[in-house]
Amino acid sequence: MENKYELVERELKEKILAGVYAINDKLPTESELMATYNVSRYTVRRAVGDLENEHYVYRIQGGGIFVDDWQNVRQTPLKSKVIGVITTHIADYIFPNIITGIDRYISSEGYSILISNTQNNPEKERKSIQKMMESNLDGLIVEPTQSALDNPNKDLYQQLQSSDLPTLFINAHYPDLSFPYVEMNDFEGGKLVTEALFNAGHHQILGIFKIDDSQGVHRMNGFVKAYQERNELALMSEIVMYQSTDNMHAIFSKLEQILLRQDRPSAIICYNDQLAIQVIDLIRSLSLKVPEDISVMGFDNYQLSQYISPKLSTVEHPKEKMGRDAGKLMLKMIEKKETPASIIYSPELVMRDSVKEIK
Amino acid sequence: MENKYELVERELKEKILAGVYAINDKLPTESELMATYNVSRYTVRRAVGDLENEHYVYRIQGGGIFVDDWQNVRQTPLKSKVIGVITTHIADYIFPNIITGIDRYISSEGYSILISNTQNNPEKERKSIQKMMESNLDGLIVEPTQSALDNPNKDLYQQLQSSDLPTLFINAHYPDLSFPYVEMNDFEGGKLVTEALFNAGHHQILGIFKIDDSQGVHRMNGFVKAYQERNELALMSEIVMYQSTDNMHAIFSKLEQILLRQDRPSAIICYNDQLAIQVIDLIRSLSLKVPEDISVMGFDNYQLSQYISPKLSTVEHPKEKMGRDAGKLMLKMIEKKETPASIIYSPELVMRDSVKEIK
DNA sequence: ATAAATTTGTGCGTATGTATC
DNA sequence: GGATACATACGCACAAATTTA
Repeated sequence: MENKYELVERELKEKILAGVYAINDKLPTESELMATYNVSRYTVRRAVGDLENEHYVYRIQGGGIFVDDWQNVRQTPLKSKVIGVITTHIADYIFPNIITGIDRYISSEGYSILISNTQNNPEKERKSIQKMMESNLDGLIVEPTQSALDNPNKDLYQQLQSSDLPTLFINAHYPDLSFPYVEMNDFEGGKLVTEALFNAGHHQILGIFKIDDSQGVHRMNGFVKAYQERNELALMSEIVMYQSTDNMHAIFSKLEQILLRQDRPSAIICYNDQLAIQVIDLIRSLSLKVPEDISVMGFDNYQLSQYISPKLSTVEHPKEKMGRDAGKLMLKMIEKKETPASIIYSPELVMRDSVKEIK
Repeated sequence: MENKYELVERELKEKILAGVYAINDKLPTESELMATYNVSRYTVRRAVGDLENEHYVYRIQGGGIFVDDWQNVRQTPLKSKVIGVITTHIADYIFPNIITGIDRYISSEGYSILISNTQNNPEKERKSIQKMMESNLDGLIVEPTQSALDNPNKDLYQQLQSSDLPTLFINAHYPDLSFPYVEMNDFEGGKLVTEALFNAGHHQILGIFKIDDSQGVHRMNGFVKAYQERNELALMSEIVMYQSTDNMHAIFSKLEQILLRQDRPSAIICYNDQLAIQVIDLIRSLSLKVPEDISVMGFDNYQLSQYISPKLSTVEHPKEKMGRDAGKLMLKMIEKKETPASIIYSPELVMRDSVKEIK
């Protein structure tokens, strides 16, 4: 059976929730409530005291009982205005720029970033997702880990999908999940770079691609596609594939063998600028020159790329803009509760000094 | 004046906190408490009821009053295993490395980072601190904004000091706050760089220092100190000071005037590597050469510094290690509830190619 | 196993203190 | 200053759950 104070409490709460009493409205005095419900002062005070603890009302001595800002107060512990961001790395390569972009947009709207990185390790990704799911977030932005492989955390992502936590992907996405995403058109990028080298007179090109993330796979597919469209050259292409877990030494020694061949390729397309910088170092160590002996291209227009010598030719990656756009989409998802369309950037060449024209 | 129920409440709470009553121990009955404190049943029930709301005790009808598992229960909703990090920038310069260092240590202990940047703007710093204070953090790591100026957010920092949120500073600290900190010995750094240039035969040195953060001021003071110890050279020193809010154009045109003088300095010490890189660009644009015409040194051993040409001579900044150490101290503060000693790193020179020996 | 005693929960009436209007 | 309204505090009665005899 419902106690008397529970009855009074329930009735008052219902009136507040229904809007009979708006925020900061004055409720009846204790004496009036005693009369209305025909209960003692103790009962009224007990009921109102409970409501006060639950932040439905506040009391002012000598003033009265008033409706608290229960909509906000109650939601503060839930809606923390925090957006989770899971990336493979925090500080390496182009990730700081992306994170800055996200921060720049969402912080102007009062949101903050809860950050976690996976170091491209699916187990750490799992922990990161679990942590994020427990963290009362308003939204979650994920750069997928090893996006080209079968992801062992799909169960968690599916949980996310059926929850109402707005989630979106950047840089890549898992194809069998339906979250919106913001990414480069890496297939076109791979094609564009290859065609640029064709146009510079290169026919024998080596592509080195990381194939455990989908960016690498798409870039490689673009490379292949470009050769397919120039069928007469196809035999001259060459591909080295690797995964993040591979020992880079092995890859470089394989590469070394290729570079020391008589019929070595005249150009190398690298999975990204970070790799390209290492490859240029390797080429130098073999007493070969870039671009005189071998041309090199990368992807992502990493900040360092314009400081090394020769300045690296590459493909633009919007980085900070991508972050801002992801932030924008995220706030749309949070505030308008709509599922926005994904954004895909078209690639643009950034030609500098690492490619030689040959005839 | 303390009310009766407050007195009873306080005494009971103190006994619980002191361990007089352990978890699940039975407290005296209401009747016994009435006798002990010579108060009415209402007063006892009020006091115990409050303690129940605060999760210090639980009551079983007919059974008695028992000590709740207040250590865990109180902390579970609070302890989110999140550490707030406020920096001036997220992705620029050496900050990604510091943040990575923090993350690397604390994430292995299951903590995450809630990040917020101030862009060196005290108003944004204020918002960041407020956001952090509302965010149920376990700890807070702050890189102070404009640490050499009078900070308008001192009230908030004082609130933090009197709260029990573990807080520590990195890179610099506000001198009148007693939080522990992790930072470089920038005074010694400034002295070291200046003396290194003395040793390379440079007597006429220009120092360019940002003076709204304490790092810049300390580096400048070290520069001054080195000249003081070589009194005969003091007249040949020259200093340009600026603040983050200053227009860099104005500073560079001032610098240009100095560089075009007949008796221009033979070396420039720059507030940090970022500035040094810009200064080298400026020197080049005046058709002067580094280090042949002018030697340049910076601070912080920014990653880019070894890629530009000439490779920049600078002072080591532990960056990632600083982050890891800050994380370590923070977890000590959180878990052992002790206030650890601050860490101050001694400076070390990183000599590369931007300084010429002259005789 | 049952009854009695104990202990907390609910509820009322009253008195006094203190802040607000 | 006076009226009003919430805050503190005491005493009492009975209900409900637990413990103990």
